[in-house]
Amino acid sequence: MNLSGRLLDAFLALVEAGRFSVAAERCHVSSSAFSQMISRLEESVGAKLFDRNTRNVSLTPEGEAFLVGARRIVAEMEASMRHLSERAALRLGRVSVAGPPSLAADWLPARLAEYRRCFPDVLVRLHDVVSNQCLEMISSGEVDFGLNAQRGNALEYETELLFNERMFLVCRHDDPLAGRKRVRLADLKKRSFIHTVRSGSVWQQLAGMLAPIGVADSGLEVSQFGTLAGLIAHGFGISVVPEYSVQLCKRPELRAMPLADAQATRPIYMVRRSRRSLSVAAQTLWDRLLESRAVSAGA
Amino acid sequence: MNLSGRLLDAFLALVEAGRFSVAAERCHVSSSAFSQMISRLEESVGAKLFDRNTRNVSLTPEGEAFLVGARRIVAEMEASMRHLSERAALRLGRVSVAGPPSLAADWLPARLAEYRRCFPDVLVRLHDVVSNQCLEMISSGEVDFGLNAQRGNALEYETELLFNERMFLVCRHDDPLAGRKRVRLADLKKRSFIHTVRSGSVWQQLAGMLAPIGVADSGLEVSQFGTLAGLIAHGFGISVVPEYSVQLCKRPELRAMPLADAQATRPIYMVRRSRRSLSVAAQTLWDRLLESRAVSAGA
DNA sequence: GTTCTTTACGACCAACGTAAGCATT
DNA sequence: AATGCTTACGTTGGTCGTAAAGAAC
Repeated sequence: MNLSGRLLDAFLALVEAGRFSVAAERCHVSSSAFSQMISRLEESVGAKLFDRNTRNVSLTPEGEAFLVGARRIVAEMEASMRHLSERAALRLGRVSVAGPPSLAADWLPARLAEYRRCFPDVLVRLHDVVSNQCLEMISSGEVDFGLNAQRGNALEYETELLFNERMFLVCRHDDPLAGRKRVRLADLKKRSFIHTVRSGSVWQQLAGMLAPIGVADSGLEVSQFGTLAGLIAHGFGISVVPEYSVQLCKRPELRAMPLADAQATRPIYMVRRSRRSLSVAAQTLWDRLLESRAVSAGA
Repeated sequence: MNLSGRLLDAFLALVEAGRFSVAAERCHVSSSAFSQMISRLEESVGAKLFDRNTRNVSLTPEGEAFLVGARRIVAEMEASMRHLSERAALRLGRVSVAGPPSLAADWLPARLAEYRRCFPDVLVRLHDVVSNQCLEMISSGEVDFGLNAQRGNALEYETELLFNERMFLVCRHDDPLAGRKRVRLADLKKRSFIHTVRSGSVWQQLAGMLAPIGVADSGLEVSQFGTLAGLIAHGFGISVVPEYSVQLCKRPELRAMPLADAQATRPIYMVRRSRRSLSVAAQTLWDRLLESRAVSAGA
């Protein structure tokens, strides 16, 4: 059995037209070819489908029986093709992205909103997760891609640097450092330091930078930037947060200042599974985010 | 778009096998040809369906989307093919036959029962109707074919003589004719005659035979043979019925005798629409009935 | 005679297989 | 080096169109 869409179209055309010549024209083939197509179809289904007497063409009982199935088959074919082309045209689809809480608060939503304006029929999901979880979700396919400060295993993940995010000191307004024009990592020496959780990328980033300087460990470790802000406001110490997290720490009694050191940045990568295609919807979003690289936060 | 069953089979095989070489073997083609088939499919659906990296083959998001549709399409194809072949194998189907009440009582049921024994999954319907109605049902396609004493319009109907049915005199046991060895049409002269309804073929047949002889019209005209028997039993007159109707007139006080005249027969034809195929089930029954022609009631 | 389908036949394109190529492990 | 998908290329078979034949009215 080898039913082709072409043959089924011919079959339905002949049923509807009732004449070979008309149906042939509708299928854009010569009536000779059309006649052969019907013959082939009859041979491949193993039954005479039409009674034809030069003047009249009508379905045999077997043809009637086949008609229902043929209609269903071409309907399914058309539906499948339509579905695919609507996906391709971004009139259908779904994109899931994972990103760190800092970017998930403002930077990403702004760009996702713009994407949704362009392709309102594409479902967009955003997961705010810590770094390790982000890689897992990418690996498992739970999200199409993610934004992350770690690039993960080079064999498993494919990455593009999106931008380097500057790190900011956050302290009370009455902190000695609050009045300074320039703050450097070295200025944090011996200061009581509040960490974010170890699984997040911020901790992992800071650990390397602060170790040679020698800060005093406050013993506090929080996961939410809001909590961090509260602790700082109540005098438990100071902290360093990435640029896009500063917004989440805003309090009247706090101040945030960029660290002047060149190394006081963390990279944000776009990360996806290697050797795996993205859906059209996801690839489009990926490309748009990459484009925004140039115009977004610097150095 | 030109999806062929072959290409869809290849697609599903590759999804299941996960490797080109294995899937190719399962489809009985070289891996080269198989690779080309997948390429053609991807081109015709307008989307990359697989991510392939020499070692691993996996569906793209678009491939996943297409998979559901592809499964449905091949399932419908297989169902259609199976349906047709089951019809062809007479493991499925329906035959409707029309026949005169006389044959519908015994002769036809006997043969239909035998047919059902051979093909228990084929639905058999029998309509007992008068002659004109029989032709109408054939013409409209309400029945596949019919048994009838009239052949109908030669352009519209195709007929085969099934047999010639002898006509029987039915009278009371104390009727003068009841004791006779041989009864002839001429013996019915001036006898009170009970007719069957004019739309039936019996009336149409008898009218021609009785006119030259001159019977006395009883004024009675019945449609059921049971009624006819009752009237004769109560002395309203005599009648002539076809051989296979005699059974329906049986009463202790009645006698039935074949008419000796050669012309005292009526033909029974098998009638079908001309230029129209019968379903496999109907054609098979048609052939079987024709075969039984030789062994059934004679000239 | 006219109209419409089918058959005949030559041309062409598409699909297959063999074998070489290329990438990944 | 070995495995496995892809590309190259020659061959074959299937499909199409032109033209003639055949059937129905």
